[in-house]
Amino acid sequence: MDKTSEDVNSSYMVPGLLRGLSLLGLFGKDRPAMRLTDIAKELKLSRATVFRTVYTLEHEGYLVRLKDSNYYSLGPRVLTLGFDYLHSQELVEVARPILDGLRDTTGASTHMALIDDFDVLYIYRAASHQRLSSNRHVGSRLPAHVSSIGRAILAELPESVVAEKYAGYDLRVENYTEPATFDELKECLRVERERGYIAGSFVSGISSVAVAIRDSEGNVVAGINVSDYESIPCMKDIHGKLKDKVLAAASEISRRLGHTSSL
Amino acid sequence: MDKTSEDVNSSYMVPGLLRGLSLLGLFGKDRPAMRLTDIAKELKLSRATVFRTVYTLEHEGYLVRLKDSNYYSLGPRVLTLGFDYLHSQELVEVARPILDGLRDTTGASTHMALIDDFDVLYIYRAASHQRLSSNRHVGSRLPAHVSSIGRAILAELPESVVAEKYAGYDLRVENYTEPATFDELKECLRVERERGYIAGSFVSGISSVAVAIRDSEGNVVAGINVSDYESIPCMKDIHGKLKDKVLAAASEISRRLGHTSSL
DNA sequence: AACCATTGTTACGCATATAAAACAACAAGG
DNA sequence: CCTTGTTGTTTTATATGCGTAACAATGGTT
Repeated sequence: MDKTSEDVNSSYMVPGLLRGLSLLGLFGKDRPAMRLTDIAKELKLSRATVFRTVYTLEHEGYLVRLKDSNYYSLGPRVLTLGFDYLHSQELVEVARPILDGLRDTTGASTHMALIDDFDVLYIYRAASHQRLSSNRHVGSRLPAHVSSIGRAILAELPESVVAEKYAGYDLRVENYTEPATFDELKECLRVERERGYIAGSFVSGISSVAVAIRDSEGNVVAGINVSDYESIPCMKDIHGKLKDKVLAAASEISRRLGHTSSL
Repeated sequence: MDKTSEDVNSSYMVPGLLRGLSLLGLFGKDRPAMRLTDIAKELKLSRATVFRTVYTLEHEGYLVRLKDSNYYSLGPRVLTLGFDYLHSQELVEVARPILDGLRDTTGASTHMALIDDFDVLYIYRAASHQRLSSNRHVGSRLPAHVSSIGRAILAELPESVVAEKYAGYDLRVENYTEPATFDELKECLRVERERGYIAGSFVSGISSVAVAIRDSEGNVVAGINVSDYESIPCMKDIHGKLKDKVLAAASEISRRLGHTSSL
């Protein structure tokens, strides 16, 4: 509700652009359509400014005016941007066949995600054929410290980095009890770091095995997991064969990264 | 190469925002990373302006500076935007289970797309389990008049609208020969309109059956198709059972639309 | 090394984008 | 019907974002 009001007053910021972006950010699953006045109220801007901003965004296809109303919602153009992002990431291109393969040999859903701010952001999913797909779509987010992939990545980071990052950060998340304090998180990561992989149930009824991915220079850049109902066969021995398969897939992805000299 | 230089000089445009958006648009599969100077040259802007714009976009997570270099590429934030868009579209939510079902009963890949400008934009895909996935990813584009879904949509639009839209538009597309002139397109649409669905091979070796989707008010809002290698069993009778299944799926989607009173 | 070219970054004055206020168009309500 | 309170849109004077030009920092070339 109250995110620390961060007025970045560097004179290098382009205010018009800043407003446009935060305006786009208002539209989410919960609030798919807004009017000028609503936006103005939300962003604490004059209607005139919002008018011009919306006018610009609409012209560029990032916003769409709903028929016979003065409500606006996100336009198709924003999708193209996301598509371009995914396809500019060799990470996804490299991981795709391997995660598809892992899905096929295990029969469970596999995912790839990276850390953005305090979230993990899913950038690929190979959904299991058998069961109805989970809700971990590409583009969705989850607090990093309560997701298997997030923990896999955090565990590979220097402890000092993690400590600084989470200093004063409230770890409490709805529906997740596990690490409620930083000390608990540190302990989780310590155990998991020693073991070399993450395994367990992060959502009740769902088991996951996650491992971090490194680029050719050794930097942790993402993580993958196998995650599905704990009742299905392959999830029975998450500490056995399944773990080995995930580790193998991860190191294969890491190995293939960075061999295509980009740019 | 030379898109008609459209200077929209309405005084309502926010220049800073306009620049930021077109800057983001530069990054694609072909050009995943750029330096300030490259961008400046491309957009014909001073480096100072580009500096400020990039500075802003980076701060907001829409751009990322590559390690130990002054190259920038798209940041994860753009993905979230696309995700929000998809989930604010009841179209996708409604179509998902039906297209998944259609994929399962046919064994072929199914897609949903809508028209944006002169392109079809894919907004959902249920990939076939058997074969390696096609390259029609969510967020990708194709000239509308050479895609099955695009033609399905265009055929449902009033002919006058299509005529005006494509007046003076060059229909020639690489690797596609079919409708090279507007008259040819008109003839295609006429035939397909009479038949009530689109079927055929738009890419060599691939067969497709497409039908338009209407919202509760009768407006054409999107299209769906079944599209896969023409050699696989279910594609043998695209004018028979397969066509019926697609038509049924489409009308089911259309029926379910607009019953969730939004806003 | 000294050169030159080319980069990212900072400073500053003028053109211009913007916030406040006026306007128009509508709806509700007494 | 005339208020009163909403909207979205237009205007305009002034605060400010922008291009020019200088600066700094790098890297290649002889």
